[in-house]
Amino acid sequence: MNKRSGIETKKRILEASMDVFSRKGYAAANIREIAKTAQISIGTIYIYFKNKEELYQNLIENKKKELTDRIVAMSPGKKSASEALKEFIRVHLEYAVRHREFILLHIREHGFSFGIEKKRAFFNQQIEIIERIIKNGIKSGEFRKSNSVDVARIIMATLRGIILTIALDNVNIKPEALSDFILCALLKKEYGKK
Amino acid sequence: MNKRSGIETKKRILEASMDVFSRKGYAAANIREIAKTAQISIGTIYIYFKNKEELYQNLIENKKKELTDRIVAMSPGKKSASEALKEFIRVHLEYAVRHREFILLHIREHGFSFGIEKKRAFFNQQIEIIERIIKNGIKSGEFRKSNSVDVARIIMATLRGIILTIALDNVNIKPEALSDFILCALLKKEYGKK
Amino acid sequence: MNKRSGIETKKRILEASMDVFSRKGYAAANIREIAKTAQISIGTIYIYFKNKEELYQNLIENKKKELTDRIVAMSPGKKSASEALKEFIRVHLEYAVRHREFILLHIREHGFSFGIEKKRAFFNQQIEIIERIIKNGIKSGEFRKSNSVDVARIIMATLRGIILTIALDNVNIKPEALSDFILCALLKKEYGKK
Amino acid sequence: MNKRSGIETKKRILEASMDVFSRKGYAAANIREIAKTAQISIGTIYIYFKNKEELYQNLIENKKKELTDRIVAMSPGKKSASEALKEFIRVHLEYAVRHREFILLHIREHGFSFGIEKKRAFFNQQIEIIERIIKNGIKSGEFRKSNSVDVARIIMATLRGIILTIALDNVNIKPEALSDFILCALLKKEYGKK
DNA sequence: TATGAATGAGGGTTCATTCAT
DNA sequence: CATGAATGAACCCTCATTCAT
Repeated sequence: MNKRSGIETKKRILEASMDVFSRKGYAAANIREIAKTAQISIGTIYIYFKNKEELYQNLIENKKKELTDRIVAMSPGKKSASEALKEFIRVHLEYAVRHREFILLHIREHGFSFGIEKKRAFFNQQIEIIERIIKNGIKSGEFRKSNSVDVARIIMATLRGIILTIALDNVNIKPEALSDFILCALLKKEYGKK
Repeated sequence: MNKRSGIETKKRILEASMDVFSRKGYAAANIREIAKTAQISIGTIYIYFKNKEELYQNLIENKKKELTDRIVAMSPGKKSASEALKEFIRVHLEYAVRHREFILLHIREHGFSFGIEKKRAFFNQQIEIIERIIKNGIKSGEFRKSNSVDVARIIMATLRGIILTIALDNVNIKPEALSDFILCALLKKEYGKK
Repeated sequence: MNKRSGIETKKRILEASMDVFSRKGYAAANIREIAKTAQISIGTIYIYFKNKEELYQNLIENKKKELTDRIVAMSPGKKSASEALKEFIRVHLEYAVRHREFILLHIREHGFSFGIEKKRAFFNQQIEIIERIIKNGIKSGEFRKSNSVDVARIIMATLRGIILTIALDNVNIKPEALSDFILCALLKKEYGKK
Repeated sequence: MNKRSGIETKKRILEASMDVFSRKGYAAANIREIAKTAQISIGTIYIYFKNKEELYQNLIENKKKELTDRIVAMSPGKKSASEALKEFIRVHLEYAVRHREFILLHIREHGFSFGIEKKRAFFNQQIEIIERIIKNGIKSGEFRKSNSVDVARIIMATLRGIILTIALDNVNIKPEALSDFILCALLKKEYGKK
């Protein structure tokens, strides 16, 4: 019955949950193991979270907010389209490396009863950001002409695939290699040697 | 009580399993529901499969073989590298559309206790196929020079992302659009208008 | 895994439930003990009853029906009011002796979330039966004049008290003694020596 | 944190307990709710009472004493047997109306692991009081001859039934109506019109 | 005294698996 | 082969009780 601050305890629970949920998935994860991992008792979890699902939801919302905040924080300044795209890619891949666990969990549980609509909204929002970058690039003559919606969708899917690969296979893919590949497909003139 | 051939019954079970496993995931799926969906009794499932895990494994192996067979069947004939890559992409995307359920299931349960190594082997094999195509393209002067391993890995990840997107969001992405995008990045001369 | 007929098993569960619920009350009763008493496994209970509450409800309904059927079966023939009242009392007391457990349980849990209205309806119906007997007795000159509603209510309460006493204290009260007492209060002329 | 006298706090706990125990029964009542109702913390309850059972016991004893004191306080003076019985009935019914909650609780939990013997002793004591009144009435020629033990038992059971009815159905039964009914059965000469 | 976060035994319930029919 | 009632380990969750503050 160690006395810890409530915030500390809640944080421990969330961390342990992340660990267990991402390893086992929602259904196979069990509260006993989360408690053990967090080195607290079972009952304590229920002081901070109403039940298993609410704990899970809380986790998801927390992490999603982190990513969203990062992307929103991307300075929209006077960068070229190439620079903007590179940064967009870099932020996403960095997030993937840092939040491998969460991504695994999220991919796994997508399609679950809760949160489908929100998820799609998130991706559509991301696609719009890419689309805007591409349109700017085309307008400024930096990128070759193309159907910006289709291309944005493909780039987002590519990013998703890379993130998935990083998360699942724990492989390291350099953001630059990906940027180079994508820019090759977008730039008007041949893309220079690195 | 119905008299059915053993093969027919086994097929019914596998189909029902696919349905239930892909909707609920491995852990949340339950045998009773599978039996109900297959319109057979619980006990019958245990005649054909030792237990839940073996049923699941069987399902996975079956479906994976289907894909592998398709790819192996791709005539390795005298196609140009571009043609070969286009066909590779087309086969994968077609498979994604046709086996949405399986992909969802597979993504979800990847990272499970069983089958990780096999999975990685499968992807590495695919990457090697792409790499060979790229190398051929470079040798024949069709593709620009590049680090074929890195590029192959990116293309495979891209494909994975597209497949994921198709499966999760039930979005339709035309193989040609993807091929165009990738070829833009690979071809020596500017890629022609569609 | 003895094979018993479903009906047999259900009966065993209901009997064990009666035993445990009436000894412990609804909240303190536990499924494990019921299963043990019925000499079946925990899971089996959930084959026959959705959950603890439904099991309890089933029990109550079953027993209540038994009493109601008995009373309805009382031949309304050409008896004097005294005879009718005597029989009414006798049926109730007999039921009390035979269903001690159920009465204990029912008294205990009355006022619970479920079934209050039905219960009151049942008692009001009983009161009406008594009232009719009294009215007949007064009309025929057998009973002295009185407010039949008030008296019926008192008689019903008395009966309830006797039943309670029988159930709680396991005391034997002879129906005749009670009938005599009540008839003393109702009859016009002095009630004869037994 | 509030500074209250210990006695005040204890009283608050007992009142809250009465409320919660009588609404939920012993097993379903919970300490957290009692603490909340009493507007004190959980821990404080354990300063004043060793545990849940002791709190419950204390409650019961307190209330029982109130009733006993009242009855003992009934002046045994030079009343006629009728008067004595009327007063006995009146005191009991008044108590029932004023302590509805307690009666509900008591009925509910009778038969519990603790206190059965004490309970029976209490009722036997009450029966003896009635018996004495009846004997006096017979001796003085006020009441007709009867088996005073049997009649006392019936009267006590009747009283119990009335109290139960008052408590459960929240019905109001006038003590006079009950006295009249009972006296009809006891008195030698016909009992006058109200 | 008073507090309320922490504990963990124990309750209700589910479900993969078995086996008599 | 086929059935589905029976089993019981293991799950999620509650709550009486403790104790550091």
